[in-house]
Amino acid sequence: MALPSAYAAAVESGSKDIPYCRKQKSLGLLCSSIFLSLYDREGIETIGLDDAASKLGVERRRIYDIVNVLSRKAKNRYTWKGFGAIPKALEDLKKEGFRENGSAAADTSCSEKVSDDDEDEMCSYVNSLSQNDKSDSSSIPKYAVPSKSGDNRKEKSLGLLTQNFVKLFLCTDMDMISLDDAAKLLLGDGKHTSMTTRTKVRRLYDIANVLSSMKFIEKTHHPETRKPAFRWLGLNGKPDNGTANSMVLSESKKRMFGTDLTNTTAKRFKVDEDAHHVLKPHNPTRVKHETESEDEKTRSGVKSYHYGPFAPANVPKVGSSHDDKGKTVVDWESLASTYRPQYHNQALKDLFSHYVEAWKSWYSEVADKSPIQLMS
DNA sequence: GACTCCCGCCATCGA
DNA sequence: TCGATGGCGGGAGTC
Repeated sequence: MALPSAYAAAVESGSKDIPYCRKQKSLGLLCSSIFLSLYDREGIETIGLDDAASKLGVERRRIYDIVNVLSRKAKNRYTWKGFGAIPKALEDLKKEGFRENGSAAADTSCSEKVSDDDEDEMCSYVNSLSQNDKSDSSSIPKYAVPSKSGDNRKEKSLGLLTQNFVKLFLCTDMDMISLDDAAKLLLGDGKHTSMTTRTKVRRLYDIANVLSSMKFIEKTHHPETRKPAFRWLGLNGKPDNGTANSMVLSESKKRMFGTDLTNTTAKRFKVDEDAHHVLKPHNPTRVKHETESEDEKTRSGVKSYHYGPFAPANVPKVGSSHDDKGKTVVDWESLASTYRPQYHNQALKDLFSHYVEAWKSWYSEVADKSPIQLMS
C-alpha cells in the first residue's frame, strides 16, 4: 500500500508547482487510500462521496469510479461493510456464475446484499442476469452482459463488468487471463469490434486497478506469450484480519500493479524529492521496493516478519536480528524523527497518526516476543 | 509502438 | 428541472 506518503504527494501535487504525475492519482492508489486506510476501520459504515473526495483531494468523478463497486445507500453515501463479508459474497457469486452457465447445481439467491465492494455489486447483478439471459453454455462461460433495450447503460456499468470479470476467474479453470481476452469474453459473440474491445479493455484496466489494490488479483505475464495478464488471488490475497495495516503485511512481495507508485520512475521521484524534500525518505512503497532484492536474500533463510509501510530502508528485519551477522543497533527514536513526514492535510495527519499508533503497538508486541537489542 | 489509465465531456438518472 | 451519477473515448504518460 502506498499510504500515506504517496497519497500525500498526490494531494500536494495538485496544488503546487510540482510536475503533475498521473499515477499519483491512480484508481488503485485512491482505492487503497479510501477503503483500506480511511474507511476500513471499526465503526465506519458509510462513505460520503464529498468527504472522500475532499480528504483525498481528488474530484468526485474519480471517487465514482471506485465506489461503483460499492452499494449506494443514498445520495452521496455509500455503504462500507469491511472485508468480513467478502468470503460469502465470493461464494455466492461463484455459485451463481456456475448456475448461469449450467455447469453446477446451486440455488443460492442473492435476495439480499451481503457484502461490500465489488462483490456487493456482483451479487445484485446476478439477479438481473438471471432474469435476462441464459445464453451460452460452452466450456468457457460467456459473461457478456445481456443486451436488452432500455437497459443499456446499466448493462455496461463498471459494477457489472467487475462482477463478470471476477466470474471469469471464479467459474472457469483459467488461472490467468489477459484483459484483451477478458474483454472479448465479456463482450460476447459478435460484439467485439476493435473499438468496443478497446473500450472494454480500458474499463477493465480501471477494474483491475481497484481489484489489485485490494489484492484480489495481481498482474503477471502469460508464460508463453509474455503478454500482460491477471491472476486471481482471491481470498489468499486478502488480509487475514481485515485491517488496513494488514494489507501491507501480506505475503506477496511482488510489485503490486496499480496500487501505488511502484512503477514510478526514478526520474519523477527526483523531481518529487527536490520539491518535497520532507517526503523523500518516507515513501514506504519506495522503501519496500528499493530493498526488495535485499529483502529476498534475508528472507530465504529465516521466516521473517514483514514490515509495514513505515519500515525504513536500512532497518534490519526483526526476524533476521537473530542472525549473528545482522546485529545492527538501530536508533529508533532518531529514525522516527528523521523519517516523520510533515503533512499539510489534516486527514493525512490523522492517518499518519493512526499508522504510528499501529506501528508502536506492533513494535511493542514484537519486542516482547523476541527480545532483540534495540536502542530505546 | 504498444500498453496503461487519467481526465473530463456529456448522456442518463432520479429527486 | 437540475444536480448527481457514471459511461465513454481522447490522449498523455510509461515501458
